[in-house]
Amino acid sequence: MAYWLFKSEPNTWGWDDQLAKGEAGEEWDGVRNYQARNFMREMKIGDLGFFYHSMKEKSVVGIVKVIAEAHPDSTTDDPRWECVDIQAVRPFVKPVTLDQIKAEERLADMVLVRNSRLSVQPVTDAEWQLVCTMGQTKP
DNA sequence: GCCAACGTTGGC
DNA sequence: GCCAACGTTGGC
Repeated sequence: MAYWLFKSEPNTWGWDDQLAKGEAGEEWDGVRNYQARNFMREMKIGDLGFFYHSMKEKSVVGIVKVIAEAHPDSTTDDPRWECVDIQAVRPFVKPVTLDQIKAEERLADMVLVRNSRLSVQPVTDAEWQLVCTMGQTKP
């Protein structure tokens, strides 16, 4: 199973919105970046991801699960863009801030640190375990 | 609120 | 196909 990170600006779509969707989950739509789209194409049902709040908060705030593999993005007619559906799994007991991640040398190669603008990113097993530990949250 | 970095677009 | 210009993102 693979791990991912989904980034969102909380004023646009935040953890609370995701949580409110419950079991049904929601499309991760609006991505207009090839790299991010390609990662979504690689996702499988059951893969887990971090839910990251950008801008003011800059924290990993929860864990989500992929519940539908890549399909056309319903917010555009442009067939190039696809998205997956994700469901909130559990919130982080303690959100892990970008500052904490940057301060942890074992996380220096996280895509979040290397390429902060990419909105959908892969996360390695080691990174997954460590960030969950930092958030006092079960992986 | 600013600005650097990046990705995309479009003219040549 | 290259590259300059532009728009957007997101950290600071």
